[in-house]
Amino acid sequence: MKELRDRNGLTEREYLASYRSGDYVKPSVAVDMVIFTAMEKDNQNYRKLPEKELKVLLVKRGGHPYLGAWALPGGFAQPTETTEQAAARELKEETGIDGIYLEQLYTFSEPMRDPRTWVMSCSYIALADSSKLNVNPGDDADDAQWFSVEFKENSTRSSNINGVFERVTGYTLVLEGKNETLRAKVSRTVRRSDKGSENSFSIIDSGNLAFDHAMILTCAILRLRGKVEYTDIALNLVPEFFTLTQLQQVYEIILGKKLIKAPFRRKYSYLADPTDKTTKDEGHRPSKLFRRKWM
Amino acid sequence: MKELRDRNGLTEREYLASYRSGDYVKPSVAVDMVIFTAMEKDNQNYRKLPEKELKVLLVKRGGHPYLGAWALPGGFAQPTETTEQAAARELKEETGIDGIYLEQLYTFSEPMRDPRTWVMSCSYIALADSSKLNVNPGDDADDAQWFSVEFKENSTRSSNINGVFERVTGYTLVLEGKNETLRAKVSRTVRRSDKGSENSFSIIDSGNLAFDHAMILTCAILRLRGKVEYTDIALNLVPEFFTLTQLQQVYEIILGKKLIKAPFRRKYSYLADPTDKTTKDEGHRPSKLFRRKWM
DNA sequence: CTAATAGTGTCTTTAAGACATTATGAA
DNA sequence: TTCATAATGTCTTAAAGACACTATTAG
Repeated sequence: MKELRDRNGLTEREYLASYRSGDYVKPSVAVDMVIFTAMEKDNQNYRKLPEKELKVLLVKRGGHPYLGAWALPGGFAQPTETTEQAAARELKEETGIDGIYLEQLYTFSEPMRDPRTWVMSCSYIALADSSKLNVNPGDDADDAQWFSVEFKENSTRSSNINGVFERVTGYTLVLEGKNETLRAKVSRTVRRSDKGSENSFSIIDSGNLAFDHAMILTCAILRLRGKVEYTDIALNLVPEFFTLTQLQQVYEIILGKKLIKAPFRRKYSYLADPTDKTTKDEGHRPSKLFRRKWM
Repeated sequence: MKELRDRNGLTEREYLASYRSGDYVKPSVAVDMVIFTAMEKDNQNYRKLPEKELKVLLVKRGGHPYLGAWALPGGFAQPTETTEQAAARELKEETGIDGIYLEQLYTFSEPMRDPRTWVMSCSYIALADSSKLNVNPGDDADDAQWFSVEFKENSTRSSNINGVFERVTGYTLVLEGKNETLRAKVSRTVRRSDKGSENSFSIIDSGNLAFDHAMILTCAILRLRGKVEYTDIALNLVPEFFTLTQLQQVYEIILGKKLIKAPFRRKYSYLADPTDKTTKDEGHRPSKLFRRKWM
């Protein structure tokens, strides 16, 4: 088994010793992160619960290309680590955030997505409860800021001509930072015929987001919306001890709609273990605190 | 806007003109495909419907490394195309298959996954109804063969010590080719603590599958199982005109279990439009033929 | 007491699971 | 006529949607 020889008469050991990389053009592989958190707005009324908002972390580009535009935090993959490890490392370096949930999103590979050279982006979703965050930007970023996320599906158009079915869905993204509001538009096209199938995003208006990051962000929100209904992913956006109402708020900001309390609890309370702690000092009936149920 | 200058006083145009790539090590990016089809077994009894099997296409490695082992078909991404286009191109070149459903699966980036050098694999799932297939291997493959797929989840073990929750699930893969049976074992580990979350596959026994392809294949089957229940992905494994029983068989081989007819039809017939065609010459009552409903 | 949320009960509607029954065509 | 599948009906069980009602706290 060890002594198999290839067409040139080489064993595997000999082949590897003589192997030289670098005769082909290779891409750079960037790792970009869509870091979401659920942040509470300031509260005005001592009785009322604070509202939550979905936030995403963007960094201001400090160099070309897209100088001055807002970008997802990220960096380049290195040969000693997986892309996931690279994401964790960059997260730590660029923002100081450590030890949070990471999930690979998609690899974007449009050849012209970076004007410098051939750069693929292996993108990740990162989720953190806002108590873990003390963002201190360093390195490549002039500025890092949490933007609130408003996401809307605003139109769908289907056609079916000559056996080619096409559906185009438009999405609007409104990101509100401290002093700036970014508005991006992205569309998603599904095209099918008996000669294949195609599913692609395209940017209608980047809204001052760098590269194809409006697309990556759209993709991330759609993923989050999809997975929140059938996984425990939402628990990553809630502190260690949380109330079911807080969990419901997280579902609401991800799905972009209000949910009804009783059925929400019936459906999702299986994710949580009751503890004997309760909230207090809230001007209304205290609430039982739960924690993640390990499953 | 056009005349922003960076810290070195360069405009974007000047920066791009002076930009030189190649000062960092870059990975090669392979595109590997898990090509599934639903194939009918030979029929013995003229009255009975043929049974279906899930098959995957593997090619025998004609060179080092893993000479003689079986591998997923694939190739290297090129700078003029997206990875999806690369997948479609390789599919055509290596197997002659054209115009079928492609979906990005995952990017595998374990630094040592290829003994030659740093190679990431951007993997794709391809689905084709068996009527579209006339596989003629070329190029890099001594042989290409359809292997039947049997996939079992065979054990799950959970622990929760010192605030670190861990769940390990074992999977067995049995791939039966013309003269060979490959048996691989893969495990999936989910590990979580307040200091982060990790989700990784590892190969226990590669079963003579090259590289980390046992892992990629496992990942592909899990994806397929997950998506079949809430998308129309199964329609890609059925011919243009199909009976609801054929569609049910596709669900059964993907999920690895029998389904009950009436509830299956209630749940999934919304995917299909009835036509006025029927099957015939089958030794029993003819069946209405359906086609994909465009949605 | 009041204003707010917590937590639960219940009625309705919808979907899933499990079978059973009738329909139909080729040999 | 027979065998095997097609197609649908129905009973049961479980879950989702909608809303109402009671409980409990800080001020």
